[in-house]
Amino acid sequence: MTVLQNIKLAVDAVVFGYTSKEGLSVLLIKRKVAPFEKTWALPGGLVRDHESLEEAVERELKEETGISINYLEQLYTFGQPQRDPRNRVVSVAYYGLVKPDAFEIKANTDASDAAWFNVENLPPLAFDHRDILQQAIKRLQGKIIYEPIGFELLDKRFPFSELEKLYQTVLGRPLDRRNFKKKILKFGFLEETTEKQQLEGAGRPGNLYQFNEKKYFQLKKEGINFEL
Amino acid sequence: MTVLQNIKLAVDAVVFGYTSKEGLSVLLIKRKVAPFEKTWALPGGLVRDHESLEEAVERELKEETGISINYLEQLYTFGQPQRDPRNRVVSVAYYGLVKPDAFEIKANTDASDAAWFNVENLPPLAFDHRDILQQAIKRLQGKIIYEPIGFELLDKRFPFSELEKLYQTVLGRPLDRRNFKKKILKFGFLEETTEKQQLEGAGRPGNLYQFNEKKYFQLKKEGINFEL
DNA sequence: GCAATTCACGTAAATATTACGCAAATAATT
DNA sequence: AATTATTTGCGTAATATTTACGTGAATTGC
Repeated sequence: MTVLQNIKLAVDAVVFGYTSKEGLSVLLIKRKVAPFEKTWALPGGLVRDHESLEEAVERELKEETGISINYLEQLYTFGQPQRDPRNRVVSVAYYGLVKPDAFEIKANTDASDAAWFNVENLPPLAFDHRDILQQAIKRLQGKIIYEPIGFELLDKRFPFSELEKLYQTVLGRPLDRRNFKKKILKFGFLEETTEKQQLEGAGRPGNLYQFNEKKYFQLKKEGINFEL
Repeated sequence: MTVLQNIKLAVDAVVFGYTSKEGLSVLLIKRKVAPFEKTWALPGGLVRDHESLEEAVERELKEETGISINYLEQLYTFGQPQRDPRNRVVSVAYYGLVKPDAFEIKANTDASDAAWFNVENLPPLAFDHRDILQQAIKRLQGKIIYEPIGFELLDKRFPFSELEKLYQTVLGRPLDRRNFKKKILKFGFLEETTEKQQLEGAGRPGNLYQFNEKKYFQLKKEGINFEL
């Protein structure tokens, strides 16, 4: 039995950025063509015949937003028959994380039709992109408590309180400063540097920390068990 | 820019069954056509234009194995360009769980070219189905410790030791009988019945337990937190 | 009846989590 | 230049959870 199939395959990307000022943000593009013309949407597009799904995501991100990603993971595949009003399009959604520098650059070059939006304050989105985004946020929340992906969202060196704020914003609940620090340090994938924080206001300046990749990957293999 | 796309979309299913005698098994079919003719493979096939991905999985399962599934969840989408030697085929993999009765039936009707294989003793598999299966097992292990999906693999009523054995087989490590029971019962989604276990050997017969769906779904909404 | 097996229930010790206290270092304020 | 507000660093006591294991009861097989 031969089946004539007329389904298009696309990828979409939910790219998260974070700064302590602006909180958790997501990269969106404004659509130029129908359907949903001039509506904000997740970056993405059709997969080419000879590229992998990851290559497709990275290519589309570069084309549409110019951003370079340092963490990318498959989220879920959205395949409801009516999610695109024209044809059947099944989309493999990915989520990615970028460091603040990439974030800042994009926020300044306002030329393009790509922009960051705080996840608490989103515009109407095309297609089922709202669902995809919601699911990505849930996944991020789930992931961050058992794998320290938070580091992919912070600068190379950061004061401990930055990490704490990040966790609080992503999880949407307060954490005890002292217990959080103890718990995280216990794992041993963080190194204290001798460098001190550049202050932006009052308060005792804290030491900067950095991620010890070697220990992290070792722990990841053994299986980390967070719980915050 | 129009892209002419020539990618086929398929679904594959990793269906797990469990009995305390046989352990954790997986449902496979023997391929009738090239490539990988006469090789064992996961049930699956191309998605039709107007059906959802879940409908496609359920249809293929019915067609190829006659089995009815009571738990189905998307696993991952496998999209490497060369995974099918003929054309580009991207496959959305699902994993499912079936109760022992379905399992038994299939194990007896040896007529078809579908069969159960213990996960410890698998034949060579077609395409990248070995990878898919490995990933499904990992997912099952991850899932079972923070959501009691084990119930989808057991009879309606079961002695407590059955649940314990199931967890030990899936996780591949021993669990303390008494602590396991305390931990599970604490959640309150299990009900003790007055019925006693039918013995198959020596030993004091245990009470049968059953799953309290209402409490389970309530807990699921609140967010369960296992850890065994 | 006696050994072997499995179930039921319990408890002590070790670990982990939670909820805070307080001094030190800095900026802002008076 | 003293005082206040803010934030870091380092604790510790109380509570909760996990882990390890003991003992008696109910059954089958010999």
